[in-house]
Amino acid sequence: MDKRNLIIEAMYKLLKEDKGAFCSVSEIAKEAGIGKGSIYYYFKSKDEIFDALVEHVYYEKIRHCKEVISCSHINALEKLQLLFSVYGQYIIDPSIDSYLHLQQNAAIHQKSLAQIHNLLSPIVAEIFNNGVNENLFICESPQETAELFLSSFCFLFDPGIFSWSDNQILKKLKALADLFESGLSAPKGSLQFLYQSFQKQI
Amino acid sequence: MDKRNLIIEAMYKLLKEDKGAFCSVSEIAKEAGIGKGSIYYYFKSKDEIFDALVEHVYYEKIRHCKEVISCSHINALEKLQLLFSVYGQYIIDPSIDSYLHLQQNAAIHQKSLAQIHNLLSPIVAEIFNNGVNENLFICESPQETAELFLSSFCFLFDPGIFSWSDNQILKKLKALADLFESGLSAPKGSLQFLYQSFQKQI
DNA sequence: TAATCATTCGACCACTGGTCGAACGGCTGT
DNA sequence: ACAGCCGTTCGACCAGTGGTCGAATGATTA
Repeated sequence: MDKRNLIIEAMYKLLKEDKGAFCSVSEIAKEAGIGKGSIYYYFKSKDEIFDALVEHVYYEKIRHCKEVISCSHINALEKLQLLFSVYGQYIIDPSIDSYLHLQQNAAIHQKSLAQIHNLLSPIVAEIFNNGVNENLFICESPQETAELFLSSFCFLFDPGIFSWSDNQILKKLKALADLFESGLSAPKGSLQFLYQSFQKQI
Repeated sequence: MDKRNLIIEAMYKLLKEDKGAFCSVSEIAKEAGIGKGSIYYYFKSKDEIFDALVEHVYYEKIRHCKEVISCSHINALEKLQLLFSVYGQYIIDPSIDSYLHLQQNAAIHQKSLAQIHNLLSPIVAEIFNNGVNENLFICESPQETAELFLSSFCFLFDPGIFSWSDNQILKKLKALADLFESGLSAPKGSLQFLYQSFQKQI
């Protein structure tokens, strides 16, 4: 049995059970059924456990995103919509977020945001590129534009940084759709999906 | 003597002296020359001190921004350029940033970014609104669009989160200018100032 | 003078992330 | 069979944390 994974899974289980605030090293050890000292035989620090956890959790999700995006014979707009729905269901993990949004975990929160940004931006850039080839978009710098697009999700829409009401989020999503429809010269209304799914759910 | 300010100033002093790691409540009390218990007479929690500190630090700076923007008889594009230069020289204070970007100060860093965002977004929104009235821009939701604009500066361009090369920053600034020129239907090249000043300095 | 009440304090609390030396148990070489 | 080794396991222990509490102070009021 791989003890490293045992520890990671124990922490993940605690986070999934919304025990974010009580996810101390002692608790992780208890959950894993091992002594606290042993934790530090496999990891240098608690941060290192969480780093491994984030990598473990996001690796599969990003791989899945890439797969979803690359396999189908759909256009750039449909891909973007698909990625967006996968992002909402998959990437945003409430169990991890409860831990990340604790004040004391701001550093690792920031790191996670940067990681999500770095992992997703090439994928979004690729979609923008597809769109240009399909004459759906006009975009000189797909990579940079993708980064600007993702900055909103990583910062403005992060519930650990801001606490917007549903209505406020809706207005921001609409503005985002408008901005990028114009900015990418995309067909009018083609980015409506950014707020329509959210509009339904509230 | 206002004890609340005394406490805030004590904490601010510790942070400025790069004592971020030793900025415990006990240390703050010692620095302020009062008992630890008294801290909790004026603040509910350490977080609340953080909040007050961030507000205290940025209040004056934002007020100055507002003044600069409101007094002159210049159009929206010129105001935006003016704000942008003030932002670069004034809001981004390297001596403050150096401690904000320490790992241990990630929490206050995040709060500062949110605070800057919240304080600046109405100002930028007002400028966008001016632009609409002056037939320079087309913008349905100035407030939300301003927030999207500022998200980039607070997140993507924060040197504490990402370490881009000068060349990468230049490309991102160009993409930002392109995006918002199209997104706001602003005159072609009217947002060049976003990257031109940076281009000169490298 | 007595009573009230905001204010001040530091010993104290439960808890944290992290350390350490003792101990266990399965190898090896002799 | 024995000794020595070493990877592994453990929980008592450590310094330090944010936060609590009841006692003490001193000014104001009745």
